[in-house]
Amino acid sequence: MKTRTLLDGFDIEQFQLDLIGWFEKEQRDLPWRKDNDPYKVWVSEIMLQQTKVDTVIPYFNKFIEQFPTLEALAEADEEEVLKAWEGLGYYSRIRNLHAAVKEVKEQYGGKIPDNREQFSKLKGVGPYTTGAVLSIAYGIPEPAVDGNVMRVLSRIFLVWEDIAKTGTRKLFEAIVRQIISRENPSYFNQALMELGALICTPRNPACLLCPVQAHCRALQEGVQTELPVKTKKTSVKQVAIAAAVLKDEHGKVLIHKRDSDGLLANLWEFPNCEVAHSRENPERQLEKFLKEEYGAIVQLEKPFAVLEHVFSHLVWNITVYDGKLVNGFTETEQLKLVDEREISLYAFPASHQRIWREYKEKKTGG
DNA sequence: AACCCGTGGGC
DNA sequence: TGCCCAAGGGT
Repeated sequence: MKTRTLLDGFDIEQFQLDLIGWFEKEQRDLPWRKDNDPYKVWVSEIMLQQTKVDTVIPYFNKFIEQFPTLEALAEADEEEVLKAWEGLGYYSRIRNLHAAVKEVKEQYGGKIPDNREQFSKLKGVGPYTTGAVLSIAYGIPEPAVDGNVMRVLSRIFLVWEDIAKTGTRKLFEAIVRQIISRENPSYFNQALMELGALICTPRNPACLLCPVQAHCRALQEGVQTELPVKTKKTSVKQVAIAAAVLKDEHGKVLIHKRDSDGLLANLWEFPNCEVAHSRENPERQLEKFLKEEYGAIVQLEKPFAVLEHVFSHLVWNITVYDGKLVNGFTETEQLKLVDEREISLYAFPASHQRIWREYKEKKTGG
């Protein structure tokens, strides 16, 4: 007896022709598509993780201008590299990429590995990035399954598995291994993603414009808007933060470098702490924190801003105080007094860029 | 396997 | 406004 499979009745060759033909005609003109330099492909793939194309474009152009080659990035210092990533988010991406690029320079003579075994061992390189770089830069038929590909294929093959679950990706990789073009795996993978971005969108997919509509089982069944199945996450934790812009008698500003692990690792910030919902004033709690943690005696004034900053997994409710640095403290690599002009030299997360913007507006605005 | 890790835009 | 979304990886 024969087992029914997902691919029964599926015309693989025609699908490849329709998909790649559409991509050749309709693909967007993107800066990382000007050549297939493995370094540039790699950088673009890291930047594009969980990040929209429109957001990435200016970062990519500036990054490549600043670090045109793998060697240039490998030799750059950490602060400079982190500054280039400022505002992009998921900062472990750049820390891992920098480490990985150094590894390639030292262990592989600067040549990015062209096989799964070696390339996927590099820091920050997972199953998706491995397939993307190997197929796009080297023409190797490896699956590159991202959110787009899972959405597109779940509709084409009527897959009802929950794509929010970690293990589901493997199912789609198995499908791609069976249908990927051996002649042009680069365009095949890119076309699946491009289709997901332009036509087979999460809501209101443009099925009438779709180059592979004849192959789509979800469209045939009229259930394209019910796929993919994706369970939603629970609501995020709220955290109260008290922060301060502190100046000494010379008008210099106190900034602090965050820990090398965890949230916003290695980025600079204005001194702050989480405040508990206790009877003690937030000001008191912040003063105590600054004294105990930094040895800084401060005079806090009224808060000049209250900001909400939403992360993917938590929310900061930040009360920002104006303040004077009354007593000395020990300046270290992690704790610095800097001139206002020098603030722009340090990499701050978006939340603290907002704090500084509010502060400047308040000062210049009156 | 579930959770941590950013940000900005669309509806 | 609140929620969802985006070319994921590490632990």
